Amino acid sequence: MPELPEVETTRRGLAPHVIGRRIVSLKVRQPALRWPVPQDLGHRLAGGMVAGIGRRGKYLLLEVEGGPTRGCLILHLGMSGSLRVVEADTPPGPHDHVDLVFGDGRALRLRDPRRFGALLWQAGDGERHPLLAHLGAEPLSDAFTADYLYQRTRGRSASIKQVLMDANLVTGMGNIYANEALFEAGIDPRHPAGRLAMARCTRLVAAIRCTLERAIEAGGSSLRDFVGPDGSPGYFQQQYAVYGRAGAPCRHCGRAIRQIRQANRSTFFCATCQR
DNA sequence: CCGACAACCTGTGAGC
DNA sequence: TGCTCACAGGTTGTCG
Repeated sequence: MPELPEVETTRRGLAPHVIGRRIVSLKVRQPALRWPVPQDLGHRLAGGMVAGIGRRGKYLLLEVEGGPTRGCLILHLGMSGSLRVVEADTPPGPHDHVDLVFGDGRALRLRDPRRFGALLWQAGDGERHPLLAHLGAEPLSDAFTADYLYQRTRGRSASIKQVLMDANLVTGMGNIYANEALFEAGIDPRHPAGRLAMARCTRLVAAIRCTLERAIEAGGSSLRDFVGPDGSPGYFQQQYAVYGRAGAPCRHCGRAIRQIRQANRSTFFCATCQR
């Protein structure tokens, strides 16, 4: 489920409930996530305190201080992960794999049916972790400019849609928002990335920003509380322009939205509005 | 360096 | 109702 807007909404929703909390223990019911949960993770965390919660791309970064090691608990939600704050004695559901138990009797609970998510540790600065070290620009930061996009796409023959989903170029764009941003920019998803003119890079960068910011805003206002015994945080139902709308009329021109496959992922676009 | 593709897992909905 | 199949919002690793 989670692309950048959902992860950012999760970060903001959790912040007031985890920052400043003392960590008592880590309960791992299922260590087999995308990578095994490190065996010694509980020892590293116990006694520490959550000093902050950040985000890099789709990774959540819990900064931990005051324990045995100063470092960062790295969380990725994969395709199906979600986080909630529950009373620590709330009985876990079938896919509630990990609890980070706090001193106040609550716990941060990770649910992830498909187990594509991850829970990792990096001593010191979390962004030094090998999985994060080579990530591309944050799309909402000043580093993500038309010039950056233009330079980094030169020589790439792959389609612009595939390249937008390359986290080492720009982080956080998943299948949904790659589709949506390309529609917003009026660019054909099949267009070779390396042949995008500068003017189109400018439009695309603006469209990406706008699409993501709107989604974060929608998430912030419609997301249910992160604190409670059951249910998932209920990711917001966006009003998508193209994603999942094959055959439905384009909201601009009224012609049918097309669906194709690119790199084994579904692509949705309007062949009239996107060139 | 680049790109195509398989792999990791479970749930769900369509079609028979 | 129950079976099988395709597909799902992510990312890495391998191979050519």
